[in-house]
Amino acid sequence: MQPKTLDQFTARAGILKALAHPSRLYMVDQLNAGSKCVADLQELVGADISTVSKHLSVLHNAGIVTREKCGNQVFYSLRMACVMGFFNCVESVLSGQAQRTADLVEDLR
Amino acid sequence: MQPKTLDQFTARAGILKALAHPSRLYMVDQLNAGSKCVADLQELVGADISTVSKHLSVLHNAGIVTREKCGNQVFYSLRMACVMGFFNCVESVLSGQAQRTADLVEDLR
DNA sequence: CTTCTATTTGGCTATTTTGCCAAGAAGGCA
DNA sequence: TGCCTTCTTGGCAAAATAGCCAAATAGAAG
Repeated sequence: MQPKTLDQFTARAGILKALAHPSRLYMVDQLNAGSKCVADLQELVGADISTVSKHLSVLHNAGIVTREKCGNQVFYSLRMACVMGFFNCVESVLSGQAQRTADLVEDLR
Repeated sequence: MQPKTLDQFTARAGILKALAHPSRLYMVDQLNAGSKCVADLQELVGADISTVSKHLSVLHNAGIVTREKCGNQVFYSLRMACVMGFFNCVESVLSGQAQRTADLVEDLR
């Protein structure tokens, strides 16, 4: 792989890596409905608030969410709504898996 | 997060995690042009063939690629072409990052 | 059967990621 | 000022990931 190509795919992988965690994916999903502060997301996710904060940093560093300070709380919102379009494809991959599993069960009978 | 919701987002994250690696992303990109055997991909990626094989297993386990044996070689192909649609969004996130960096440079002047 | 080729698997270490707790930082309010 | 709330950061231990080498497996070919 050429160094330039490697850089390109490393950058792309970085975005995917930032999304590739159940809690982070869930937060993105929830943020799609509107911006939320850290405490809101903490309650939704159910992890320690420091853990949630770190997950949000990961999303923020990747450029997926925006941070906005308001008083002594911080509101996060989804910068790239197109990220939600990801899910359609993910679902089709998952349904493909389900189909294969069903086929396998069929074959066993 | 409800157990059922957790399962759902864990499954989704699994797909993204399988894609979230430069070499794997590159292999998916190359497989989009047609199926290739392990040695082909090994040459493209430039890593040890055992490493490439393991990457392919990850993609296969996630349901992203198909395996087909032909003689003593194994051809992999892209099962879910919609995965390529991912890249459009990823690119827009990346260009968003570039824009912000440009804005930052602008602000500094 | 032996050998060669193509691929996968086991084993190992180095690196990264995750998530909790404790401590720090920053803003509101008495 | 002191105190409370909200969030971030540091530190640490457990778990997962990555990539190499060596060994095993499976076909093809002699």
